[in-house]
Amino acid sequence: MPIATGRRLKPSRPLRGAPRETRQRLVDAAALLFNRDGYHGTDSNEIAHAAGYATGVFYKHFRDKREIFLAAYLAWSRAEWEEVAKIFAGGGSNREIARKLVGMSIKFHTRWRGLLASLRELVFSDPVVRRFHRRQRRKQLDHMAKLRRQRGSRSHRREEDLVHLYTTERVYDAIAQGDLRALGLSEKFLIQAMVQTVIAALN
Amino acid sequence: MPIATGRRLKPSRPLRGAPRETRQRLVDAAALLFNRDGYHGTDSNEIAHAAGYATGVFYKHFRDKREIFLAAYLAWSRAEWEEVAKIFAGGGSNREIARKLVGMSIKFHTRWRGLLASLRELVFSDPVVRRFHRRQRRKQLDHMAKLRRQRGSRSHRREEDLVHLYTTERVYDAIAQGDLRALGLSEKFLIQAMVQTVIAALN
Amino acid sequence: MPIATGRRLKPSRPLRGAPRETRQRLVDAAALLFNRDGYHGTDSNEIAHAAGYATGVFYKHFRDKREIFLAAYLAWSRAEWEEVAKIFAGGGSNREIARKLVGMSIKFHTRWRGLLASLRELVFSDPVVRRFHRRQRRKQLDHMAKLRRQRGSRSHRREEDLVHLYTTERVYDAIAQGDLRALGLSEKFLIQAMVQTVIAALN
Amino acid sequence: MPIATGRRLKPSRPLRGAPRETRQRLVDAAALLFNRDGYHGTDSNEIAHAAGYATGVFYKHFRDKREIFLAAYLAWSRAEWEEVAKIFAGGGSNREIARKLVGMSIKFHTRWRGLLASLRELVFSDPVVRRFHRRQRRKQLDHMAKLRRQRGSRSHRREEDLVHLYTTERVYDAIAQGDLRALGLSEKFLIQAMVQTVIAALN
DNA sequence: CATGAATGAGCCTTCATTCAT
DNA sequence: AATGAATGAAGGCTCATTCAT
Repeated sequence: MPIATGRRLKPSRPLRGAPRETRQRLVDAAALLFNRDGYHGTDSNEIAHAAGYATGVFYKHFRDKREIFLAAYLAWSRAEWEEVAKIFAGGGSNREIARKLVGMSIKFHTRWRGLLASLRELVFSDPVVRRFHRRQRRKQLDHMAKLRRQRGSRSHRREEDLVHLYTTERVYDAIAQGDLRALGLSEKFLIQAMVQTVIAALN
Repeated sequence: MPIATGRRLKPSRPLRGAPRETRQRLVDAAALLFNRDGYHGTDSNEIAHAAGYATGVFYKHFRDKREIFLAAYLAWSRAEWEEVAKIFAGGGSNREIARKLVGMSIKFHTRWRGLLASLRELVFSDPVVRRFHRRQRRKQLDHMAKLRRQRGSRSHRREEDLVHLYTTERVYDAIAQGDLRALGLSEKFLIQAMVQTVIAALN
Repeated sequence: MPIATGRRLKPSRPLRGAPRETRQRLVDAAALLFNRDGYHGTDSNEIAHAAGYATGVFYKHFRDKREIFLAAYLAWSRAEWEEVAKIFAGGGSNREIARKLVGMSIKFHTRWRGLLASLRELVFSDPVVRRFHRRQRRKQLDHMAKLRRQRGSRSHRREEDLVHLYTTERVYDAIAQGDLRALGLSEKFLIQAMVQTVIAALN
Repeated sequence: MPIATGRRLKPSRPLRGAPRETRQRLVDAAALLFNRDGYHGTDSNEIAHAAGYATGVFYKHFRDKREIFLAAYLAWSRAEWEEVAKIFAGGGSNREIARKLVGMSIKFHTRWRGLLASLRELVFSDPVVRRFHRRQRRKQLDHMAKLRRQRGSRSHRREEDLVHLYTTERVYDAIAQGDLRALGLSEKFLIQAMVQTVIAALN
């Protein structure tokens, strides 16, 4: 998930580069647009333009809009795992790790709240996205189990982990979308609660 | 991207009747369609048609597609509250009530999973829906506090209740969308977990 | 096949009429455009505009471009049969009828040479058009047999009739497209030859 | 609108070789593709690719898609003349020659029915193709006259020959496209009829 | 109150052609 | 001579919304 946040998307005139780079630029631009305007609010021509290309490139790299959406989601997903890995690599007590994980996740969910909102909708409306998402979920559960094993924690039921993921993700989404503030409630409280939840998941 | 539940929607009976009834028929038809095909997958002309009317009526009763969506959501929301009220009125131990609540909620979420999925997306992409949804959320939290007061339970922080709602809703959605089965995990386990969670919220 | 020949197509502002009439106007406009620019050279939006409507109407009456093409072809086909019927109804010797038939056909083929050229191509490239065309061909052969029976002529093999149709149509197409003139040959000669051929088919 | 004959076209071998050979490979590949998918159904990028080259070569050898089409048509045309020449060189009675000619033509028309269908359409829609085609027609008529002269047959009017060509070509196209079978009629009968027609043309 | 024909902006996608390497 | 990434005009089709009847 490179590329800065910015309002306007600058056509940085790449032109005639390696396909890999072009593809990457398209995915980056798409991620930003999907995140800002939602899947249905994003015009596939605009994606190419935002990446600095003409209309046509898009379809040289992706079969359709859905495909680039999945690519953007995958990139997001991988970036998050990397962050998780970094945090675990950094060591520390369970509480310290939990704090870092919650902080990072909230940042991620805030930064990419639009992308995630579109994902949630497509998971319902599009069978292909649904399948893709489930595959990711499975990997995520495997990943959690593995991390815990590496830290010598007790093993959990996969179902417990799933509830954990649902809870934290949902809360992060809420924080990301500013619900707490809008409802006049304390974000800090929820964050604390999530830290506790994560600590429990780490044990 | 048609999705799920119903078969064909039969034009019930038009009737040149009271505006209230016409409106109600439109909302009912819209709810079914939004639920089956998603918000974006529903053709606004089809709504009136499914209700047994011609295209035009629609805009005599609703400013636009969003407005009828909100009406459908509101109806859903009210129906759920009524069910909750009934369960509490039925009396019983906290465990019994919790079981009934979880059972009912899962049925509701399963029946209306499409409508809810669209809601989640619109809450992100449409500021008006977002505001509406937050208002409902506030009422829901008030409602919870009130019910607990009536049962003489200890008072909770509103934030706790919110986390509770997020968790249970997310899990119900997952069950409704068949994620558990798809991941080869036990629905029963999650249901049990939710019963525990609800019991805790009732104390 | 009403509507006059003219270069420019005037949007004659019909608006809000009976669907039948709208459909007819669309078919008429489409016939003219297909005839002038060919199937691939005709923009489906332009069809509606040429008929005096906005883009959308088109798809209220036809599933796609192919469907309106078939409608235009069918109209053409029927119009030709009517002319044939008129000529036979007019009575006269075989020679007189043959002359009239050839004259009429050449006019028809000249007037609609573009439509026919597109038809020939679509019959190859589009299975649906192919099937449609074969069905028409069958009817045409039935029609020929019937007309001959009514005149008390001897019966012919269906294959003979088919060769007759192929020959005459091909020659009419050539005349319509101005091949004779371009090749410096005599149209009159071919017309005479076709009259002989038709007389033979009438016996 | 893919249509007919071949399976996949394998990139034979690129080679950085003589322009003549490259050009020939392109024409061959184009002929196959036009024949299979029609002129409009053939992607010009795919032509080069099917010949084992990259996109760009195409426009080093041909001004545009039409030009390579004409080259493919010309190749086809020459190949047919060669076959005709061979048959005449083989000697035999008029009947024998006629049989061979009809058999060969049907094979040719069947093998290349897609290419021919596209030709017929382009002759209408594209003035350049039309002119080219007329030039070929003139040569064909000259050729016929010459062959007959060589055999010492009586001379015919050019118009007669033209009708002959129109008739036979049209019938061969029909057989090639499977119309006879589709209409439940006898191909053999038509073939016999064409043999008679050719014999008449040879006298 | 109800009808349903008509609107038209907008979106996704294709493909002939160009040109920097 | 060959590559293949990039171009961008164009075209088919959808659908929320309007309005004459």
